[in-house]
Amino acid sequence: MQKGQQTRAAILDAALSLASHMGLEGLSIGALAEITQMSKSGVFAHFGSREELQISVIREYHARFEEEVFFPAMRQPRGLPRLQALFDRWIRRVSVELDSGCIYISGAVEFDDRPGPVRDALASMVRAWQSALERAIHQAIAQGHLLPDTDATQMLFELHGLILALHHDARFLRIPGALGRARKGFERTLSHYASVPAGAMSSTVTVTASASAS
Amino acid sequence: MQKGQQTRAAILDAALSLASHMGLEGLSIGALAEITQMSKSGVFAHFGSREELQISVIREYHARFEEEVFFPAMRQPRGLPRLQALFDRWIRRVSVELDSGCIYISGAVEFDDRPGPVRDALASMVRAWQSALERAIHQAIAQGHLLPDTDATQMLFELHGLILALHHDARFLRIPGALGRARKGFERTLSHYASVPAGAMSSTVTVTASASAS
DNA sequence: TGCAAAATAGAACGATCGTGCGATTTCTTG
DNA sequence: CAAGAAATCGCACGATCGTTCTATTTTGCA
Repeated sequence: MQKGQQTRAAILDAALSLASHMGLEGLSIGALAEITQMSKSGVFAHFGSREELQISVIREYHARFEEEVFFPAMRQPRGLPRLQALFDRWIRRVSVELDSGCIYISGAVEFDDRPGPVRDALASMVRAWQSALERAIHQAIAQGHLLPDTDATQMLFELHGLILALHHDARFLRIPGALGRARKGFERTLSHYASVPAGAMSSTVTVTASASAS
Repeated sequence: MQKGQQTRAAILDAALSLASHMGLEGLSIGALAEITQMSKSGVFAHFGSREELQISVIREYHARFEEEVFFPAMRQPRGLPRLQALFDRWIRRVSVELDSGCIYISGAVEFDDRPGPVRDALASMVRAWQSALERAIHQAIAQGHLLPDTDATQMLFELHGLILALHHDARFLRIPGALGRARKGFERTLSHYASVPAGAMSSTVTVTASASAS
């Protein structure tokens, strides 16, 4: 009842790294068994099916994403600081963390035409993250940091586009300047929706690189 | 010498539709043989390897993309009209044409971690398309339609992001308003880089839905 | 029309896939 | 320490994969 969860976690860890490289469809129980030095059936027993393994990977990725991006950013005060922290950590996660590509993005492409429980789980998590971002935008409006007539969904759409373009250019085309362009795009978007000029806010908005835990 | 090319084209046609649904990695010679009512070896003989089949699919997609997006837009006058036509047709291709998802986008995600000739071919075509867009932006600057200090690469990055967000929201999340948001994002981006207010140009910039051929 | 060449079919190969089942080892706990 | 439970293994299955080889059919041309 204890060793089980432990090896399950080890398998999941390997599965996450494998899925980030090969995609969720590239996950194979055989390869996973080889990595973890186990038998195929030993790996299999922990999940009951390949589909359940994929869903478990998605859930695990979601948990890590929350831990790394969402929760730390929530420690920033409501409004622009929090929004900027969310975006900043999101960018970092997509570009810098090379060993673990974004499963939200790759999964969205893999399963955009493939119905089923895997797609449902993935879509549910992506929607949760998007609505968290939209909430942050609405709070920034309420705080008076963004113009009152700001279309939050539209703004989210544009910010999401910057992340996707960053993922594409940095990961696929390997263009070095992509990270800077994503940040620049964020500032440009902000300057359009912000109720005060972008530069004037910078001192308030600045996000410290990484706050110590708890 | 004639029948061969003919069936090859038929196979390629089926392969393109299959790859747009299942991805380039989802292409299987067996499934292709079933669709085209041929034997596996009959299909195989036309390409010599699965990899060559994938590359052929990429090349065919590129040709169709040119035919449907690039060439028609090039008939518009240099500058903003042409740029808007390019983007407009690009948007249409990604969202409306449901039977044929964008292989550039799905392929970029599938092969961002997988070196080899397939990735090279894909990257080469994507780069060609991007540089064509960048050229159009530079021309718009030269024509005085965009501000002279416009960062063309940055603008392209942001426009590309809109396309990717559209692909994500429309295809994966099936959000209805995504197309409108992509267009709105385009206008907003334009209004930032344009040397005259966005609205004032609209009459000049308007692109007719589809011009008759040649 | 006949013949060479091109195109296609058929069968088999080794590999890998997910999965099921019975045996066996390893833990956990009284 | 022993017994019961949980975890893991070993093996086999049917299916599908890309690929190769040898026939057989179809096509284009003299």
